[in-house]
Amino acid sequence: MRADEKKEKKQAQKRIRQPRFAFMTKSDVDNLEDGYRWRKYGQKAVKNSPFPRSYYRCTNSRCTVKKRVERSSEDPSIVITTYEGQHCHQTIGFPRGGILTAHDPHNFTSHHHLPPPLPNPYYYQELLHQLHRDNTSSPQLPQSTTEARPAAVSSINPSEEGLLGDIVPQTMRNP
DNA sequence: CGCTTTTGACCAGCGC
DNA sequence: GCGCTGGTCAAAAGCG
Repeated sequence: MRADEKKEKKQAQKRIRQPRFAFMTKSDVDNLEDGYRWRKYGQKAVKNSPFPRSYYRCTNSRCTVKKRVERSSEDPSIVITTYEGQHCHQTIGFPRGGILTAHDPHNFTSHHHLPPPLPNPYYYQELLHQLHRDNTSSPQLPQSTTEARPAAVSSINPSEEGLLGDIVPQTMRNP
């Protein structure tokens, strides 16, 4: 049982590299609503960071998308969100009902204390869109595991482009 | 009632 | 050969 499942993971990890998108967002809460529902399935502390890392998984039908949230080692106010995989379903199950327009930070502040310096919770979607249209050459990202994030952290620019420093257009291409 | 969350333990791969 | 880390799973409890 476990072996089978582990095997699957092994294959995915050993055979093909899953597309990874790392986002650096300045926020105090890790529960950034990006339009999807995430279920926390584990938490472990990494050696490179004094803070533990949180593992989230999409609670959708067959969405095998995984999301890992980690705090900056030197900037606890910075949250590094890494998305793994691609969503095969639209942004559904949103209690707010405002998926098209996310220009209203009021919506998010209504539930939690979200700081204003937040660019766009739905940025993930935009990024995915960009990734989709720009998947020609695949420049191997130097990202090793939890390191290789120098300039990014150094410059906490509110510029979305700045956050866009990690893209792996491996073209997983869903069926 | 359903869903979510939390912790512990286990395993696998890799390095030296 | 051994150790280490990272990652995931499992179960249980609590809450709305």
